[in-house]
Amino acid sequence: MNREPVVRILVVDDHFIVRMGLIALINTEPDLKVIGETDDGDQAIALFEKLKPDLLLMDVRMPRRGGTDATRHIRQAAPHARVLMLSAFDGDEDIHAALEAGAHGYVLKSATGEELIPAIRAVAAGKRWIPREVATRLKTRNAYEELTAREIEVLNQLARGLANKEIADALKISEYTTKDHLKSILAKLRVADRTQAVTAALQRGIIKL
Amino acid sequence: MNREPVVRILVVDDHFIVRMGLIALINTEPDLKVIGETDDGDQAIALFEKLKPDLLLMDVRMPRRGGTDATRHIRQAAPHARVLMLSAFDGDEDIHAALEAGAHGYVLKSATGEELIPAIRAVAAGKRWIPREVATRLKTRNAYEELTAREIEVLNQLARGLANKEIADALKISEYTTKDHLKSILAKLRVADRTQAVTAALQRGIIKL
DNA sequence: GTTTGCATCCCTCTTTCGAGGGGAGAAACA
DNA sequence: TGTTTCTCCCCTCGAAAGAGGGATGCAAAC
Repeated sequence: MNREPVVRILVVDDHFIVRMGLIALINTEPDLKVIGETDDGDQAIALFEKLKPDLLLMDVRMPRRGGTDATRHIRQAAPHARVLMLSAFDGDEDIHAALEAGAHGYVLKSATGEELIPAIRAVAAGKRWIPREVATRLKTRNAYEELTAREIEVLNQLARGLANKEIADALKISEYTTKDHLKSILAKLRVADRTQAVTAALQRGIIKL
Repeated sequence: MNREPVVRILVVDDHFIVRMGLIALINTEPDLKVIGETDDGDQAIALFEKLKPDLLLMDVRMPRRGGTDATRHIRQAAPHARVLMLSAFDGDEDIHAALEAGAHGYVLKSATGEELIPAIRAVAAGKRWIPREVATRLKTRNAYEELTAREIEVLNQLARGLANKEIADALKISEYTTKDHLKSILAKLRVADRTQAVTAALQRGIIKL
């Protein structure tokens, strides 16, 4: 009989090597056990239903369905589900989206075992877990205004290097409107021109290349 | 007595989890063995001297001394050293630089065990190993002209969102000259404007954010 | 039921970009 | 020796970009 109940973990990451690392790391702990793995958000949802793990350790960015989306889906169907997000990037947008989607913790892939294992235990125990350096930045982040859906559309076209006129055609709006959205984007991101807007958006994870 | 001699491997990656994954994966193969690991290019050089591994499995991008630089250094001191590069990105510039520095193979971090293990065996056996999709792109890459050192400097300022005048001040050249470099950059990258130049350069790994 | 935010469109004006020319000095290379 | 390449400078000109205004419809929030 187990005095300390074993935490049953489902590992989701599109990188095979990272999954191997997580499994190797977790299975050295007697109270933690990986009971399943997959490289895909959709399969994560299916496996969650089937295996009913105590904790989901999931990558934020994956091809097909991303971790954020899968988390939202799973937590809607099973509000008791506990999710620890894993990410290679510390772009604010990713973190914010992950927490908003219902993740209980966030750990960077650069984390060592000494950082990851406590995070797993904490989230499994029902606590929240945000690295200090991430938490402090999330506060300053609130200083930045949210971009609207339309503005993000424009931003994506911007990143493709389109001119205002081309963006206007692509979005079927007038060039004036495009410029208006651009003005809002520059103001909200607090940058001076379109190139800075693109790099700033990339750094914050608002858009991806 | 070993009929098949064991390949002794030194693993270098700044991500603890990735190192764990690589070690777990490699040590399941009877003819492969990890004899050392580190998260840093400088230590990789030191450990290489000390352990004299048969093969270096090294990440391209690392803080402090990167994998490319460490490879160049090690291969100069020990031309017999065999290096398999590992990278999260498939930006052409990284790959090209890695091979130019003397790496014998290149594998993406998205690789599965079925891809990575043969690559290790091949490189250890003295062969080259470049994934097919990477190899084909390297050929087309030659279609693009190399940027000069000065042009890359300008490109970096461009990515910071500086205006031509600001770049001119930063590099202590005239705005005319800045514009000339920009013209060359646009021509060589075959793009229409500065924003496209930045995204194209990021994608090809010429610059980093 | 009024306000607030979003998206849309319009206009003017100044600055910046980028294209297209020209040329000069230095180093590397054949 | 000539040739190429890189770096640097200069000029013009038309097209974008970005700042500054004003305006409308519409939906959600208060």
